Amino acid sequence: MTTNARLATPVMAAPVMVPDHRHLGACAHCDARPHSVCNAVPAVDMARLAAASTTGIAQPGTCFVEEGAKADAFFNITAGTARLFKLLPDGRRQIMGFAGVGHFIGLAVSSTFTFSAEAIDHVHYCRFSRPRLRALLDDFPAMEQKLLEVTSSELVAAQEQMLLLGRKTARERLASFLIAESRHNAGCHLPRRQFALPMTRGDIADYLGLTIETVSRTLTRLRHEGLIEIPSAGDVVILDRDGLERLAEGLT
Amino acid sequence: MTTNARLATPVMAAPVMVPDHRHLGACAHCDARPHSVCNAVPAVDMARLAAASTTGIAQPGTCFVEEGAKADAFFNITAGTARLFKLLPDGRRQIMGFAGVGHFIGLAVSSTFTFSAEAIDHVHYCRFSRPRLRALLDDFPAMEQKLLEVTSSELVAAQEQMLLLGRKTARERLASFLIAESRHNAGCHLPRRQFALPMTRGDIADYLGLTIETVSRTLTRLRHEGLIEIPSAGDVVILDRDGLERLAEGLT
DNA sequence: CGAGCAATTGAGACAAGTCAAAGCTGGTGG
DNA sequence: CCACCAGCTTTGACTTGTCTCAATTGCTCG
Repeated sequence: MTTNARLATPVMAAPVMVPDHRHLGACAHCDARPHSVCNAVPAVDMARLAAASTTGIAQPGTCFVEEGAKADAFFNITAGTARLFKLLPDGRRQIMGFAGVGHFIGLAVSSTFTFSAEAIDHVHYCRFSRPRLRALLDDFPAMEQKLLEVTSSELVAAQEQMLLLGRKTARERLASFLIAESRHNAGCHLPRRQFALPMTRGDIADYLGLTIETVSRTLTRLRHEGLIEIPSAGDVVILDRDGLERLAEGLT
Repeated sequence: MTTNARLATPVMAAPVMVPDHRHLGACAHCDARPHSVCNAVPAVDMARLAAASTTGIAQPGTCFVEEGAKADAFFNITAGTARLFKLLPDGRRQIMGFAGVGHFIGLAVSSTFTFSAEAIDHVHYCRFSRPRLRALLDDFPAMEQKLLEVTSSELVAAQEQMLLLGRKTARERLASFLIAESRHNAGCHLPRRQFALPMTRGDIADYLGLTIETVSRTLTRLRHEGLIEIPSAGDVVILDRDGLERLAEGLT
């Protein structure tokens, strides 16, 4: 039995709500716009978009979406990073992913959220009530199309993670994770040789279906094998990308 | 290392293609229609729908979608069941799910399929070429909306499976699986007490991230504990639904 | 400088995997 | 109609990768 007693009991956020009606052009300068479904709305209709949403900030460690709660709104992250996770009653946690700038959360057919979202650092978000989002989607089919694309991509990523969780060894999981992180946020650039891991070992463990100890041990082993370097706990350098990629695919 | 040497090397199907242009009303009588995204197309436009697709049959054990192949078409299953899976180079297999009547396959943003689909029994399907589907979706926004709903639901299911694969024990996985199967195909009825498992132990194992032996042993254990009965390898009776559900959620 | 938390490392336990040997079952052909 | 084969399933004995428990180290911040 894998009981993670270390779980932080999720604290519900007391969000700072800022109605955006004063600055109808807010969306036009949004940092998230280029990475978000919002860019499916033409520039002319920015005011319409801004009017449909309110913004808020979730403090580090607070949940702004809770599994099981009424799914009455959708969130678009404009700054910061959140962990998305599900819990078992005894505290075992599975992290579904990390949501960064531009990530859309809460697209549920069901009436309740199926996972929780907790701010890692200060998370800024836009909040769309369900009826308002529905109205937007009806008016801008391009946005619905974009949303379908994004959701499909997430499904593909989820299936890749299912392969990882169901069939890969601890070494392979870490290799896959590091390769993915090295590409993450690299934008149109090449995957990076060095990069930061903003999450804790506990987060990595709960994302990869392992324990903290196994994550730590496995990273040390990859280091001893000369595949990576770890300047500090939060930073990684990839020394042998080919080797790491082969490992991630299950070869050797 | 979890090497599944038992893998059947996927055989590419030699599909029986039947252009449907002679019977423009085919879609109106389709068994899959009530369960499929196609029902978003109004009855008046059935001919349009039928013209956009061709039908085919995949023989048991053949793949009609192959991971890595060009994703030039979408499939809608009208009869039979297929397993959707990903493979690692050494043969380890993870089944993403079982696709039955009405299931839509191949909605990829990427240009290649990200998993394979193999017929378990005789699978009848409708095939839509990519451009034709795009045209349909543009003409019938309701279909795109329906597709988004379906994709969202699949994402929710995939995340539930990630929790199972990452954090549940073998007993909990089997309990979750049996509960899910008992609801499956029950339609609007109550979950069934007795039901068939159309897939092999190997399929169940590869779906739950376990081995055949563990699946078998765990089922016998659940039987000895009085939670289930197994009249034959392909049939299950749930004796203690509450107990099984509690187990599936990780309690006890 | 020391409290508090995250990360590492070690030793031993255990759940699930591996290897191997029987049972079952359903289909085929003599 | 039955013997036989082939594939699936079950069961047993043993191995092992990962988890658990526990101690230590390292880092950050008041």
